[in-house]
Amino acid sequence: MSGVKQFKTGDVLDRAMAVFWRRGYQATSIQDLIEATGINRGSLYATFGDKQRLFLAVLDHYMEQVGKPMLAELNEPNPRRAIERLFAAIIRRNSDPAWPRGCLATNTALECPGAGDEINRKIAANLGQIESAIYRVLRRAQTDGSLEPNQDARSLARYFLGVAQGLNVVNKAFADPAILQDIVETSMSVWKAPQAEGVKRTARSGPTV
Amino acid sequence: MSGVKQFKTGDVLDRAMAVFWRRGYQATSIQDLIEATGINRGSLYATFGDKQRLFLAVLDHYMEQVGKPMLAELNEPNPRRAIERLFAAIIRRNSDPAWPRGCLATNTALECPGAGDEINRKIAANLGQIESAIYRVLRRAQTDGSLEPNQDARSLARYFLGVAQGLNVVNKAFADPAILQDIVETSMSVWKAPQAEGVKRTARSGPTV
DNA sequence: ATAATTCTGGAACGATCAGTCAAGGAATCG
DNA sequence: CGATTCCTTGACTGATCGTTCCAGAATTAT
Repeated sequence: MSGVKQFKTGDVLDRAMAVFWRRGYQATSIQDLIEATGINRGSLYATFGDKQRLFLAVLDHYMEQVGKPMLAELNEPNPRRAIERLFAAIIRRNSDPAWPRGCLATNTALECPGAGDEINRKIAANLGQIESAIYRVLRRAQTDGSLEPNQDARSLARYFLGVAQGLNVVNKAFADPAILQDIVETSMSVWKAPQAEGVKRTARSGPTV
Repeated sequence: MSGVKQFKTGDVLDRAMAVFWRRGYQATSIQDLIEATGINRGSLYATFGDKQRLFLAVLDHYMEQVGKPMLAELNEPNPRRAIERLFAAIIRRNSDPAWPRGCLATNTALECPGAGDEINRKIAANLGQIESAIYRVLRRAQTDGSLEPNQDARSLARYFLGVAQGLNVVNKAFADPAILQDIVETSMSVWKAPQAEGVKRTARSGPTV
């Protein structure tokens, strides 16, 4: 049977992603991928090239299918809630039994140079994009007056990026969403709203509550 | 040549640790270990058992040689400075060209189940010990009055653990101590000292500067 | 219908994997 | 000095690794 492709590239990438995600780059064999995707050895090589090329394609697929929707949480108009929603999405994903725990990119980043330079470059670029996306939200927060302008937005963006990565690590050891929630809530307390002197939100001052 | 052992176990563990650390568990072959340690295949198996057993021994060695000195930084009397010194030690080691970047335990934790249950259990236990050590420092801080007693010490300990792990991840992608320093400084701002009402430190109040 | 095209399936490649084992040599003990 | 004990050595095993390749079948174009 042949003459026309028997599979959709997206489906194959979906399944290959699941395998790489669950077992890691090194530990995943071509045989694993063949069995998981259902396509043949020859087709796999003809379509994607060697293992590293396939993995690069999987990484792109991951960032598109998994990373992009998470970053989309940052579109939430309220900047602080945007960050919170990003964290919530990370926790949700880490707790979703339908997918492996942790982040494929984070896992790969720590899997040492074994993966190859091109892979590590792509992952570093991805982390950079996340930091930039967070940074833009923070700047927005500073201009709209919900974040203290004196706080260094770049440092803060790096910090939130670090916390997000830490979540992925901690979750690998302790598969407990409550722990992640603790970490997130604590981490958000670095967020300082401007002094309430020229505050615009409510005319009345005095103790809230 | 033989009859008596030709090598010191500690030396072998040192070198095996370096290889595992640099390349990861899966990517390290027995052949790599033989070449790095200088001892023979048979001796290696006779002394340490199989690859997983050897790695478990390496992990113990790592926690003793690397982890313990870092946790010792927490003995600093001033609790807040104790945490800061732990972070400083992490940054220092991540920037020391003499050793691979990142943390062997963290790397392994993310290398997926490929390593085996016993390994993952040991790493989870290690993370738990770190959290506990941090927790004790925070409790000490609350009793000596340098940390707001209302802050949940357990959550805070988990948080600092998460930040520490995040450092190891971020450093893999961006080998820049300044970035890690940014993250640490920002993360410390969650530390809230008690209200200065019944303050004991200085009798005089008024603006410090 | 015939030719050209394209994908599939599986055999096969050399290399490398983790792990085993028997032979041999040096130190120790009597 | 002889027997014993222990370690070292390197060849070896079967399995699996990533990768290549080709014959065959099904589709498309002519």
